[in-house]
Amino acid sequence: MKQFKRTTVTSALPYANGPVHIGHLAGVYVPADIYVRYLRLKGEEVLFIGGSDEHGVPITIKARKEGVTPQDIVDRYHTIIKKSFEDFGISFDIYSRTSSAIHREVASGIFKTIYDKGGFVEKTNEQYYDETANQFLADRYITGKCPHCGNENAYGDQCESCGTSLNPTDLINPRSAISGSAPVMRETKHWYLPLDQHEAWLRQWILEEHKEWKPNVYGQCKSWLDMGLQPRAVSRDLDWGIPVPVAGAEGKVLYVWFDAPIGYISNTKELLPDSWEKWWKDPETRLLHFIGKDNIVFHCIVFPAMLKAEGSYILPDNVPANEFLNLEGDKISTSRNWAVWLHEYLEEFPGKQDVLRYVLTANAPETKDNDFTWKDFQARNNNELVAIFGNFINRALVLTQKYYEGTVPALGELNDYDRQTIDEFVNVKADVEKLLNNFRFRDAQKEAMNLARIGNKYLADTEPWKLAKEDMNRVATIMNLSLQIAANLAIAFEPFLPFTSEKLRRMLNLKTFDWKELGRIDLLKAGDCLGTPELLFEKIEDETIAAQVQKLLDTKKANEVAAYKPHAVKENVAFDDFMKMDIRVATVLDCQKVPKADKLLQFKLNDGMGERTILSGIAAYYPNPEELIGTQVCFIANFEPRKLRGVISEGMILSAEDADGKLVLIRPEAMVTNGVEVK
RNA sequence: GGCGGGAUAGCUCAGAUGGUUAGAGCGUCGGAUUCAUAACCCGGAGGUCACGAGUUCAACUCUCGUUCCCGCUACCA
Repeated sequence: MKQFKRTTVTSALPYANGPVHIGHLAGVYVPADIYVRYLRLKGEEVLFIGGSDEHGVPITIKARKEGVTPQDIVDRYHTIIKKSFEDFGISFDIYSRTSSAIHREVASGIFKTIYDKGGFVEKTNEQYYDETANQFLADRYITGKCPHCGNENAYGDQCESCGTSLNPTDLINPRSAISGSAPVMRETKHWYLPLDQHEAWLRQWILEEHKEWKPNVYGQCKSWLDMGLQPRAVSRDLDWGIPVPVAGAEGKVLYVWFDAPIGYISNTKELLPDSWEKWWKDPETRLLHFIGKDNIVFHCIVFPAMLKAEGSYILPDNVPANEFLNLEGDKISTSRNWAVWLHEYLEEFPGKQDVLRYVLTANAPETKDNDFTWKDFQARNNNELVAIFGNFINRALVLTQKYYEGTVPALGELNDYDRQTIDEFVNVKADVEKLLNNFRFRDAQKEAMNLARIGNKYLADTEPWKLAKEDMNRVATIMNLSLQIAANLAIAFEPFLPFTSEKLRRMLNLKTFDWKELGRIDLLKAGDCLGTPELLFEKIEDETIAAQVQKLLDTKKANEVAAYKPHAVKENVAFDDFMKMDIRVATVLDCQKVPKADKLLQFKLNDGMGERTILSGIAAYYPNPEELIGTQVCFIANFEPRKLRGVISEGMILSAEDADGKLVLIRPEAMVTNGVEVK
């Protein structure tokens, strides 16, 4: 393996439209922080970069909705996020933001360099334009009627009512979210990063030279490379973001995914204006990106392609991506408020940062999605942190207090059992190191925990409380060794549980503190005075857990109620407008699933005039489509035909959408003649 | 639908290059103990390794197919 001089560690930039939750922590920030603390403790040169991602359309939408500026939104969440990371002990060397002046300069510079080298391709295409507000409209800025569910307020990229992904051109009666006027199509020019031109070296670099990447990361990259890479637009027509720094680009900004990863670089430069380059350009620097699985392609393909196109940067050596953490069986969701928010946890569990760190690491989604439950949180605290780790420390300190008034007794002659115990905990260092080097934090922490188990076993087997009546020399040796184990725990747990480690060091009066010393039995000297003993962890009661569970149940209930709220009644229409819709009844002659399409059913209808084919996206709700044959349905007869999956669909079959999104066909109460109109 | 990842004890997870009775933590049951936050220590029970074929002397491990979960992507007139 290549030897590096220093390590640059980045952690995915959280998007500043909401606070940070346990999913972010378990997937990215806790493992990154453990790794960085471990390297620092070893005395290695390491830099840990974080920051808020503050551009992009969702932030402008949120700002508009609240009647504030985008800057207000990002200021609010950047402040919350930064504070909560600090309080939680995520040890960034810098946590900055992409709305900073220096970031604008760095991102522009990188764009300009690539541009000057001819690294972009220009393309012109048509996009909706708001003539009243004089600006092009991002997908999210166009609202209209969802063709799927009829929701009048669907966005150009997605209908939030039915969850459907849309193109702006799909919307019926599109309107500008800015002025309310009807947008028109207009030509606009954008710059594209031609990923296809980078495919060859990416293939060699990832598939041949980085076979050691985690299976999920390697597999996802291979999948993309095998499909063939496409050029990706790097600019948008928007006024929130970094202006495209070339002539003729007025009103255009860098697309948020282009500017965000550059934030790693600009934040480094902000921290180290004079020496930042060695962290990004020296081949002897090891670059690591800690991310969640949703970010794999950006960090393994797109960002490296950008850096390569620029020409002077190093590429990541590894991209340890985690899977997702669920909460009590359901996907974590910011919009559905289904999350444990870090800033709320810090308030509700003061001083318990390490409990959450421990649980999230013990249950980290390293190889597959995992579930966080409050019951598990309580069990791990009470049965592991309190009962094994805390209890051992407490036993060692209480006994020392009792027999030696809080000073470290001298180590006497070692017997075979002592030596056997020492051998066991000396091994812990190598084991933990090996696991951490492979980003296996869950197992590494478990291995560190073994130190406490060894300590508990040592006390149980040697029984110093019995020997105290006959052989105080022996007791001195036992207590000395027990305290050495406690001191080792303080070192071993610093990366995992930094608050606990500090507390323990204070209680032991531990002066020296270095990863190299892990495994030694002379960390404390005879005669050293110990500090004041206190409990390392405290039990978490059932009521506390019940309250958290209740909080989630309340959220769930609130979500259900919200989901059942009928949509607002639409604008009145004239009778004539209604009469334009030609809704009719037909009998289903044939109905089957469209091959290779999950959601589509193909209907053959008798509409009284002949046969008509209509496709409908209701396959999920009618698993036995043949049962529909012979029944009647309502359909729009004068809908413009459209080709779907190679089949011409001549109309739209009407369904009612239930609160849970389920679609139910609309049909006449009694059989009627085919082709009659619905009025 | 395409591609990728996953499916192993009640729960959460380990199990390079196929090879003796499939492991750990927690939970559970039993025992021992009292220095310790009813904690610790010892021991037991618990698995047809998702399902079905195949390759092999031998498969949790390799190949093919099926089912379910997750992500990316297509699709919802």
